Amino acid sequence: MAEGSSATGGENLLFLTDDQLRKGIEAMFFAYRGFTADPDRILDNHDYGRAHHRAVHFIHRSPGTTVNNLLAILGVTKQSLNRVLRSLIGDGLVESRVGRVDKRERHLFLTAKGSDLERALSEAQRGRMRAAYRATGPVAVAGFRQVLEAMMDPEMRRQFQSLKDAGL
Amino acid sequence: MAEGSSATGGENLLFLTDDQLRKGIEAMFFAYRGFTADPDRILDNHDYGRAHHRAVHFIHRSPGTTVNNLLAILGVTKQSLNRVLRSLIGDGLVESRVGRVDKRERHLFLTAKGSDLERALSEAQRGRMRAAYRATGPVAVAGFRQVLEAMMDPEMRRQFQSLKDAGL
DNA sequence: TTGGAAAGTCAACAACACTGACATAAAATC
DNA sequence: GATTTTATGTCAGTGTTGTTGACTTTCCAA
Repeated sequence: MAEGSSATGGENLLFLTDDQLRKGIEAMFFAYRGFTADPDRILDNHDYGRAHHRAVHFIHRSPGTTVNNLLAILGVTKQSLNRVLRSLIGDGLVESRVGRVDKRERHLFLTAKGSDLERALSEAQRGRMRAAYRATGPVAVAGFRQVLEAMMDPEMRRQFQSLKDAGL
Repeated sequence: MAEGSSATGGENLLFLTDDQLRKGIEAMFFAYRGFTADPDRILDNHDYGRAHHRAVHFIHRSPGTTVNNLLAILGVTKQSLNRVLRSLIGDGLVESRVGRVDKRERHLFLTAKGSDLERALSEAQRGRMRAAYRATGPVAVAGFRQVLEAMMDPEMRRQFQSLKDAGL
């Protein structure tokens, strides 16, 4: 227990009041809007939406991933993802290769054009994140990351962990 | 790695690398899913969606608020909000009263039934938030809040600040 | 070899955002 | 008092993104 040191709790637990929790909830809501605002502006010019952004992000993140892998990460139905992939493949941003071992699988890769969009999107999003990180400093950032991880569903947390480790 | 961080600040700026920023971005994505998961489950049983949750939350938060105020907070069009309010009023969860000073305005209140739903939703959402706060402690929570605020658009931050202060 | 599971695709539908046009009533202004 | 602006509501149409259901192809195992 992080706060278990004081006898009855008292002032140390003020950060757990309903009022503080509500403020955290509202902060999460407003911050997520900011988080998506910059990529959304770019996507509008391309007739794409957030679903396309997410797909492009994770294909860039794990080139050669299968549709099924992507499904598990994104947490949507395969039909929903398929529509997005179809347009990305049709527009020449993503390449789908039939698996060599298992021909049922499709391995996904970004084309040069797809990488261009990915770069534009992630640079916009990183720009805001970098500004926020710089403004608040490494200690705040560590806390930010800890709380976010604690908020995830256990399954998501595992996937996040494995993605995190794979990138080192 | 990707950034020339070692030149100026050295190790102190490692939290600003593209790799760290990407992890923050992905953490934000997965955490937001967790953040909305519990209320979403409740809403499914009522044929309501996140838009209804948001409306109910902010009406509870600021009873008597006008449609225009709500519009500014939620950042959607009046047509979009109207669809949601119409169903909430029709189902007897929200009451709309004509303004006494300015009769053009409609002041919004939760009914007893609306308060019941609000309580169920916010208790579910607070439960997860409380667990995350408790698991990480007050220092992490302070950092979490700082970074979230820094990520908001300036307009949203101002609205968040005024909401925050009004609650004290 | 046959039957089931897995991977992916196509079709149809629902939720919720958007724009644009328009209506009404009340407040503000000239 | 007439005109304009503001606050709200409505109708129609569109786009993104989620859903379920039905289907094909491929793989594997009894």
